[in-house]
Amino acid sequence: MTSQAADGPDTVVASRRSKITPEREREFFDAVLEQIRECGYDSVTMEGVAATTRCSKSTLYRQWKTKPQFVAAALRASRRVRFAGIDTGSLAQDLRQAARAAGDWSGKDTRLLQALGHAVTSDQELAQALREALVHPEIAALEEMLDRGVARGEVPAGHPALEYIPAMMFGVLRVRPVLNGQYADADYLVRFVEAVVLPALGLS
Amino acid sequence: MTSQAADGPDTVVASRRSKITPEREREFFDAVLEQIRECGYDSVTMEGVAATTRCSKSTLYRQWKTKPQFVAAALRASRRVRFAGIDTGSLAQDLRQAARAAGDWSGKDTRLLQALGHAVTSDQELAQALREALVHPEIAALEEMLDRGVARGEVPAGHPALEYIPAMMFGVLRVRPVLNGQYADADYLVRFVEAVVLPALGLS
DNA sequence: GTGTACCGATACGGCCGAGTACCGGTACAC
DNA sequence: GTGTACCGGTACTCGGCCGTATCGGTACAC
Repeated sequence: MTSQAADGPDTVVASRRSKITPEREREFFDAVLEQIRECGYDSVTMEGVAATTRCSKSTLYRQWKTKPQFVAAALRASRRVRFAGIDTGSLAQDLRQAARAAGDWSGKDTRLLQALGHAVTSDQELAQALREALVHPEIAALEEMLDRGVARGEVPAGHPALEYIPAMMFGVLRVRPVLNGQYADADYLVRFVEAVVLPALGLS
Repeated sequence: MTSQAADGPDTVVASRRSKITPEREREFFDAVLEQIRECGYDSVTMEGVAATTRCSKSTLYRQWKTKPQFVAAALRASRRVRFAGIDTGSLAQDLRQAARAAGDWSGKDTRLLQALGHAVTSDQELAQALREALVHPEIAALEEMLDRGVARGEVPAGHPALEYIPAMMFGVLRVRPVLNGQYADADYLVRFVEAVVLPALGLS
């Protein structure tokens, strides 16, 4: 019965209730996240998103009940693991690569995190979505990296610095703009890894 | 001519143009900063501040032209150096004490920094005030601490970890809430110093 | 070809906050 | 004692956004 026949005109346009394609949805999400980065969460308006995506407010409100729910959905959909898949066989190399990768998306994600800074403390769903989207995946990837290093015997299990590595990486990334007005780039982070992280782990 | 005669009824009430005493002004400032911590910068209203301090909006607008200027003034006035004066003669001890001190004001200032997170990127005066009030003094104090340690020969001059210490301390402090939902307390920070900062400096 | 239901547009009600204007009370200045 | 100027209170204008309602067009379903 080929219930999902795909002989349609383009690709996946068969049987759906909403006429909003996943691509269109991503446009909405990208637009709202970009507006958040630029104007801050509170200043983002559904009208603004509707205008830049050339849809109508009604369309947005048909899919998502309120602005926080809409934003939370956008966050969840933007979930990507930036530096998963890094596995060079050496913890030091893994950390350097992670630092380099982090430097690349630093600007965008830091701005997003910054802009959502307070909204998160008052809306539980938003906080959850933010953590799922931007924080947890990276932390988990880092922890896996460290676990592998421990398993290989590069660092003794229970080394006191281990629990702080993720917080340090994230922390340095995030506060750089506040301290001297520029985002942390890859070079800065790699040098940080070499100057601090590796010595703290006894790796250099 | 005793132009500043102080034989008045209470204390310093002689010759001024505004009837707002410095104590009263501090009430305004405390109120607005507290509202920012609780509701975020955008949600703070002049009306709210006026209400909680039992003054009138007119009074606020007579002294400060706009809301951002008012907030910036409040920030500048709140400038205090939390861990200046720490000088134990040992860099390791200095850093431990700084960590402990930081843990104590962590909640309040982190919330403030968080709440102002984005407002700062769009208002230059606010950004400047925030940096003057909450960031620069602490960084400067930390750097003095490190300089003294170098001068005493505890750490070689130009040690690569030196430039990252302030960013690390600040960073860990600020991201703790995002990572696992609680503010960094003194214990957490002291253990961080011992597990990471001191080893990175070759001090333990 | 007819029906259905979603899309985009627009208009609307309601709320709220920034600043402003005005007004009576009052405390210090001289 | 008189003047002055600031304080607190209130009322007001203006603008902006949330969320809803309504309407014509249109694309897919059957």
